[in-house]
Amino acid sequence: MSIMLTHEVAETDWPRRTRAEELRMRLADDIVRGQLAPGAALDEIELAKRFSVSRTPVREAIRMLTSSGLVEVRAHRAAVVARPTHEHLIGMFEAMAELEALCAGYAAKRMSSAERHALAGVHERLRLLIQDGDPLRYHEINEAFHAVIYAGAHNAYLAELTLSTRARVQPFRRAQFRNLGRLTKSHAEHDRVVQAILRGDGLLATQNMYAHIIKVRDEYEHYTETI
Amino acid sequence: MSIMLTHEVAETDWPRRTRAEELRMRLADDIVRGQLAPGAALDEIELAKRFSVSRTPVREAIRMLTSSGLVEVRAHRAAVVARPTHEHLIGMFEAMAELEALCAGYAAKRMSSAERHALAGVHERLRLLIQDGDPLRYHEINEAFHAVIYAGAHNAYLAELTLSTRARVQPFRRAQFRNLGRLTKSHAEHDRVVQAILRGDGLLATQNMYAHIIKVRDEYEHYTETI
DNA sequence: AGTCTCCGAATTGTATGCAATTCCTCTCAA
DNA sequence: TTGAGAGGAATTGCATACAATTCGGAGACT
Repeated sequence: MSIMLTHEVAETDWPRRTRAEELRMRLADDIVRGQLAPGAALDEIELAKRFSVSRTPVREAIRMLTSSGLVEVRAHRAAVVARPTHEHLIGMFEAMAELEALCAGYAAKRMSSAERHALAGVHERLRLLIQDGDPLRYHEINEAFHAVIYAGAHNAYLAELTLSTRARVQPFRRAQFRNLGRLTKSHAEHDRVVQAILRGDGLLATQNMYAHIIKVRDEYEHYTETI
Repeated sequence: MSIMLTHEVAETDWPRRTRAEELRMRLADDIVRGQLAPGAALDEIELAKRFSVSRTPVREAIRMLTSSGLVEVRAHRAAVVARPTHEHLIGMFEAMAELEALCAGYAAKRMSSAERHALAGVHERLRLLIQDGDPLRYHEINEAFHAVIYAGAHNAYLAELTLSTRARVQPFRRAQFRNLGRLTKSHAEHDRVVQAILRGDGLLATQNMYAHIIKVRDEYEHYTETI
């Protein structure tokens, strides 16, 4: 169900090369999935014990996560899972909306017919999943839906930026998985995006995707207000 | 003259906390400035000797640079300065154009009058620098010009993305520093951006900045063709 | 001559010990 | 009771030794 942080993650299920690399993925996954909450301290000794390795690969994994923004380190203090301010988070949502919108716009103009077909397929799968009332499963395929659009933009760097932004925001979107009513609305928004992309209307795809992500942000804001 | 990779770099000239952190900045700077060419291998032992430290902080510095994309690592092989394919680079320029354009658009709508004043000031400084015929100096202030716009967008995350994209592309823009004629054209393009921002015209600022960065990309493409 | 294989040197990955810094607690004074 | 300060325990930063893997070349074979 987790977001794939890098395309490397796709080449899973063969023995991981180095312990540091394995730890990096494990920690990133735990953060994105919420197992490690924002603000949580990453105790090197504890992690080393938990994964039966020395502190060296633990430290290297933590260092690798710093540049991606999931973890913050201060000298001589424990690294902590990043906890952006509310203001910063709003900015991240805003940037995500812009990036996703860009991807949708490019996708509308650049997708091959095979890619458009695949997009329609995932979109249809999501429609069927609404009935099941399994938000986690819906979320899983939803990530795939967006990933198809990133790929369709035919700009690997832009796709990477968008995906990593999505991952960084992910820990703050837990609330949505509870809200069943959101699924139907989400699918309707997707539909407007898909129609525009299939029609090759870049501007409309951009606008519709922007509107969709802004709704996602509003969900977050609404949720935090109720606390 | 180098791009500032993170806001932390600004708090320079007090003793660096850890050796790993110092090395990270030093290596990032060397890569962005071109001292370390794309494809160059980062030999841990050699770097350790050169900076009079053990391999441990060298490795940590390298690991920190991987996630930011400046360095690529493969297990049991020397880390190398990232050397994106031509296709990938084009994508990065395209993304940079979009990001810079977004920043300009937000800046037009959000900058305080003090910020607009500062922008006009840097712009004027650049105009005066054209006469001097010192491309490196012009480049330095040019970075400041763009940084003012990032800050004016009032979105720290977006600013971060844009800056780091600019840094990653930087090693492939050396050629421009030679071209004196480019300075005048660059300033004219800047002028259209500045006018739009000062007028508060977000759409026009976006378009003008996009056009400006595309020119930068064209410079790169033209240069690579002449090889 | 060309190619394949194997072995040793060189390089990276990990573990461990010590140094440097933080933080936690206890004491003492206002 | 509260605050400041000192000292020790705990944690992070770094150096070094060793393990695992890769790379290059010598030699054999076709």
